[in-house]
Amino acid sequence: MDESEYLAQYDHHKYPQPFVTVDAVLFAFHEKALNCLLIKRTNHPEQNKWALPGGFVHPTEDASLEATAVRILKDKTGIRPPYLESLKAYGNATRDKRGWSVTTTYVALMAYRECAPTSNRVSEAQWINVEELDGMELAFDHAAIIRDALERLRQKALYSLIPVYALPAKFTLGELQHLHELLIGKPLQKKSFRRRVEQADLLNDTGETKIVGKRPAALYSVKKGAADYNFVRNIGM
Amino acid sequence: MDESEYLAQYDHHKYPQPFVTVDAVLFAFHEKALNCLLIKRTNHPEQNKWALPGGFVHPTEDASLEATAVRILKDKTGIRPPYLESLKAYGNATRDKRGWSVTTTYVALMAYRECAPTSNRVSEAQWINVEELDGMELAFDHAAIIRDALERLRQKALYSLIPVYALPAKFTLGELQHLHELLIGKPLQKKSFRRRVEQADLLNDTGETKIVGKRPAALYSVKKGAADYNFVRNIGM
DNA sequence: GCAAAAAGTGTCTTTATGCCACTATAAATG
DNA sequence: CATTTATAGTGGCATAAAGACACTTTTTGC
Repeated sequence: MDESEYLAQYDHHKYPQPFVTVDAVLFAFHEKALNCLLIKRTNHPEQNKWALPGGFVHPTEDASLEATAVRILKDKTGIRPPYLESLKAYGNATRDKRGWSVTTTYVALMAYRECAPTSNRVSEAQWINVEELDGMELAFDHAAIIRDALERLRQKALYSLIPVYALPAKFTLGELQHLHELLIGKPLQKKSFRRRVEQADLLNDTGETKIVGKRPAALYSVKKGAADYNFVRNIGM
Repeated sequence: MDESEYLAQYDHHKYPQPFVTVDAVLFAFHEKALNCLLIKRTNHPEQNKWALPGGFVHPTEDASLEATAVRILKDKTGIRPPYLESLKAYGNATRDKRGWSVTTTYVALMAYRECAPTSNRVSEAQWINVEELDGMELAFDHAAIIRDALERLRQKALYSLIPVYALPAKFTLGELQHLHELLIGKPLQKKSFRRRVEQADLLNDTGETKIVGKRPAALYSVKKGAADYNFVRNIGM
C-alpha cells in the first residue's frame, strides 16, 4: 500500500480518541488587582459553573490551535490580545465527564476593558479578581490551570517585563511596579525596579503624564519586541 | 435535560475533531554530545522518516497524557526517565497528512543507555547526536519540536541544574559543566560553575572518584528535589 | 504658604558572577 | 624515580546588578 492509498482509507474515528478543546487564561490589571476573564457556563456539563473561555477546534475555520485561541478570545473581548503564549496541555480520563479529554491551554494578557462588548452570546463573561478565585468552584480542572498560568506569569515577572501587556497601552512606572509586586507577592525597591526598566530600554516615554493623586507620573508605552527580553538576574530575591 | 441525560446522549464523534497524539523529546548526554532518541517510522504516513517517539493515547490504558508519555518512553527505553516535563501542544490542519491533528509534547532526560533493549518492535530506535539533526529530514514538524525542546533545555541550563538528569546517576562536575557548555554554546568559567553548584547544595559527594585521564574527579549524585531549584541569576551572560 | 503624598534620584552596601592565576593529584614517560 | 602533562580543584580580586534608604521634586488641598 502506498501513502495515498493509506490516507484514502484512514479514518481516525475508527479508534477511540480523546476529544480536544482549547482554553485560555486571560489576565488584565484593573483597580490594583489582577483579573481573570471567566465565563458562566450555560450548558452541560458543569452547567452554571464559572469556566475559562474555551471551546472546540473548528477544523474548517481554524488554521492552528493558536488560531482557535485567538478566535475564542476575540469572541469574548472583541480584540486580539497583545500577548498570547502557549501553556501545557492537560489531558486525562476524568477531568471532563464526557470522557477522555485534552485541553491545550494559553496564557493571554490584555488591557482591561469592560468585558464582552461583542459577546451577546449565550454565556456571560466577567472579570474576576484572582484573589477571589479560591472561594469559587470552577468548572473542570480550570482552577488548577489558572494556578499554573499564574505561576508562569509570576516567574516571568521575576526576569522580564511581560506583565506590562496586562496594562493599558499607556501606563506609569508605578502601575507597572504595582503589578509586578502583586505577582511576586512582595514589595520591590522602587529604585531597583526603575533601574532595570531603564537599562533594558523596552519602554518609550510618551511625553504625556497622568495624575493619579499628587505629582503627575510619566506615561510610557511598550516598544515592539519587549516580550522577548529577559533580564539575566531576578528581581526581588 | 439534566446532566446525566446530556451525558448519555453526548457523542463527540458527531462533530469533526482533530486527533491527538503524544510525542516526547528524550535527551541523553553521551560521548561529549547531546543525543536525542528517534524512531524510524515503518508505517504511513511519513514512512521511513525519523520521528520522535510518540503515539496515540490509549484511553483505556492511560490515565493521563503524562501516563501516555511515560508508557511510550518506557516502551522504547525500558525505563521511566527521571525527568519529564510538559512542553506545549502543536496543532494545525497541515502538520499531519491524515488531517487536523494535535500533538502534546514532553521533554524528557535520562542517562544514556544502549537503546531499545526491550524494543523488539516494528520500529527501530536510535540515539542521534543533536548536531547532526540539521542534515536530516524528520517526519511531521518534529524538527521544530526538537528545536523548541532544545531551546527550553538551553534556558534551563542558564538558571538551573536540570541538565544533570541527562547524565548517569554518578557523574563528575567536569561532565556536568561540559553538558551545560554544550547547551549554552560557550565555555563557562570553572570557578563560577562550581561555586553555583556548591551554594545550591543540590548534589551529594558519593566519596567515589572516576579517573578519566589524569587526576581522578569526585563523583556526585543528584539530591531529591534538585529539579525544583532555580538560581536567581543566569550563568554565562 | 505649608503639609501631604506620590514621583523620581543619589549613593553606598551587598551579592553573585567573571576572570585568572595558582595548587593538587595521578598517569605516562624516559 | 624524577619529570612532564593534563585534568581537578581553589584563592582572591574585579565587576555588574540588585538592595537599602535617604533625599529632592512636583503637584494637590487646605
